[in-house]
Amino acid sequence: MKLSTRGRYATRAILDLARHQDGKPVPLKDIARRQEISLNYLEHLVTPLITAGVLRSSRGPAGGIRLAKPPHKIKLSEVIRLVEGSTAPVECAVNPGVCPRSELCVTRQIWAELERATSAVLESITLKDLVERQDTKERATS
Amino acid sequence: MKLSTRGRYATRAILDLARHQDGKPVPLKDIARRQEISLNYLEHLVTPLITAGVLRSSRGPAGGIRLAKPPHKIKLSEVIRLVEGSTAPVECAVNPGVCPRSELCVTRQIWAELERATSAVLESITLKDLVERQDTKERATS
DNA sequence: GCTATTGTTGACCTAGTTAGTCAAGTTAAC
DNA sequence: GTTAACTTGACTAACTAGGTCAACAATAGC
Repeated sequence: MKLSTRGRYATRAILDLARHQDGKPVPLKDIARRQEISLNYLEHLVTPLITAGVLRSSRGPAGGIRLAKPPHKIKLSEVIRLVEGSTAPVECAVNPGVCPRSELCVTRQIWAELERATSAVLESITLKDLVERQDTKERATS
Repeated sequence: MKLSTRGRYATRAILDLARHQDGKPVPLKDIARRQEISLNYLEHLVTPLITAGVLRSSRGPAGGIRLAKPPHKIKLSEVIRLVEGSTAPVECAVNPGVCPRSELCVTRQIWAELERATSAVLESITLKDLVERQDTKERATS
């Protein structure tokens, strides 16, 4: 039940972006530096987010990425799914056809419940929530 | 957020065992055959369950494995955890010390929520529940 | 139009993990 | 003492994670 670095880095990156955008595009380089993620790797992580229309990019000097939608319309489930693929613990949970046993298989029910539980969490959290949590946390610490 | 074959096979195996036990030990060979799992591989999966006292084994002819506790006292979370290790999506979710950022990290909160959600599902299901679900399913199909 | 800066794309690589196999050993029923 | 079972550890092929690297495309500013 592991989440790979792709999902974790992408989440941190988009949270970083949300907090540092002020109208201008934010260069990947800056995000990479602040979040201590390899720039080369980060480039690959943002690609699917751009393709899917979560982010918008502009090239050249003063280029960078920015959010393509307001933070409250970006769900964490969307981000994770784009960089990691399905969040289902096993393929058959979401697509019974792949397994000949699926009709009689009781364990499949369980994996589907797991999928629902994790999806529910990720669907309920938006980028706006993340930003607010971060703000709260920083006020508490300072 | 994947579950590997270890957790899935172990779950199917112990469910198979629960349904076929009638006082006598059940040979691994039989479980392997019914569940279409390689015997050699299954042997490795049951080892941690035996060590942890979920199963008991006896060798020699007419040997095999049996449940060491009644089905309603065997939680799915226990089985999965024994064969897969922690169910946490990422180490820091359960052990903040591993990451220097953990104090300020908001994403860590989220991974911890995911861990709680999945744990809750797995903790709530016992082997007895699985057996009952299977019985229900078979009655419905026949 | 040149140049520096940024994103884009795809090839490549390495270490670790997954999902096993195989073989030698131990135990116990008959 | 033979045979049916579990036990243990070594081994391995294939895959995936987690990157790196290099060539390229676009564009702002001079």
